[in-house]
Amino acid sequence: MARPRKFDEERAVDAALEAFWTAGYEATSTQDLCDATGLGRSSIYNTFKSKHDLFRRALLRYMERKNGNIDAVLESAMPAREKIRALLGVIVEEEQLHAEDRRGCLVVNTCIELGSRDPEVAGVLERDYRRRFEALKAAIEAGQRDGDIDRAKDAGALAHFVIAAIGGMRVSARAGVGRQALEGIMRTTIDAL
Amino acid sequence: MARPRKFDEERAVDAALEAFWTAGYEATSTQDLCDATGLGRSSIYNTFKSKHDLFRRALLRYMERKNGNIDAVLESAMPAREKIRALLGVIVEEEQLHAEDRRGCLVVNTCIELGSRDPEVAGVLERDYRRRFEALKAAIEAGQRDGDIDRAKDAGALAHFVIAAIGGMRVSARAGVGRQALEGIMRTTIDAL
DNA sequence: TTGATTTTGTACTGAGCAATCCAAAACGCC
DNA sequence: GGCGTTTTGGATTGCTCAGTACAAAATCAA
Repeated sequence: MARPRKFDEERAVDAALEAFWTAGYEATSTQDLCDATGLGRSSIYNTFKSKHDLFRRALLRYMERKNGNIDAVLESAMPAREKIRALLGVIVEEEQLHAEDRRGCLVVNTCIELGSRDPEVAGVLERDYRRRFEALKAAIEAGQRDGDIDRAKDAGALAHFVIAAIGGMRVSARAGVGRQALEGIMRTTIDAL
Repeated sequence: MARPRKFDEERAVDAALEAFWTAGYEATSTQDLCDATGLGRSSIYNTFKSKHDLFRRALLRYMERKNGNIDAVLESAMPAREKIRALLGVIVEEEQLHAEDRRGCLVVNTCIELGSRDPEVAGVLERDYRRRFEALKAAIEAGQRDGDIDRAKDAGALAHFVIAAIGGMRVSARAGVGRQALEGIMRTTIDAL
């Protein structure tokens, strides 16, 4: 009935995600999004309501992928402490990349850039936090049943603590902290479980 | 000899700081800076080289003030653990303010917004991190001498850990985490020392 | 092939951006 | 009061921003 699209919508979201991840929301212009996706302005605005809407889609996509990876680790057969060590180890690796690739975590970046200024994004962030929190808490509770993690400690508090440690490592990495120090933070965090 | 200034330069930096702190670097326009300082464009550009230069001055000023407060706590007569508890307690208070006042910490915000994109600012952030690190490490070492903190642990690693915990609490607060959870993170962090 | 429908490229909109220009104003000094 | 110097306000620069308008192109059903 009509002219079909020349591009894949999901691919476009992926490309936009790369751009937003690299530069942040404000610093990514609609022209940057055209360049990144290879689409013209019309196609972008015909497909997505606005830059903000595209960002929301890209952020959700990022969360989906990231949480998939987290779940894969948490659902593996490792002892609970090892699972958490693996999660923190990823942060060290990611934050030690060369400058041009070191863009951190889009969720953390967005918490700081938009968390207190964009109610819609704040809602997305809040739901994502809860999801990660529940997954981590469940893994910690399992570790407590296995005797791998101290049963006297509150699993929820530990889950909040681990998530905060991850965010903190990402902030410190941006302040110039090197690999050794990050590994020290990682060890101290795991020892606290 | 010449027409004198009608304003105080340091006051202007303070006012600019408020604006940058509230909205971040990118999202603060030069017009916003005029409004915040009460100065005209000419006065701003006659006094400061650029928006970027003014931001650098404001950031340094923020660090000066913030580090003054931190030093006051660390140099007090409290036991080391209590000092750290006090530092973390401030974060909980600050992040629980009503939305319009909840702007977090300019240093953390800047780490995420500019840390990996602005070499000059990155240098300032790095030096500030080192300063905080040294102060905290010294306090922890003193605590170890007093028997307040486990001597078997590496004071440097603990210092990095505490700084990361602070950054992490600020990120989590932006993701919507409430007071109770932040207090839990605080307790877990202190228990880890 | 025609016609209905959607996508696409391009030009454009109005607004806001950081920064500059310049002439008028405001001083201290003589 | 006049002079040299600096500050100040306001207009202006050239540019980029997010988003839109519109006509040409592409498809498919008939």
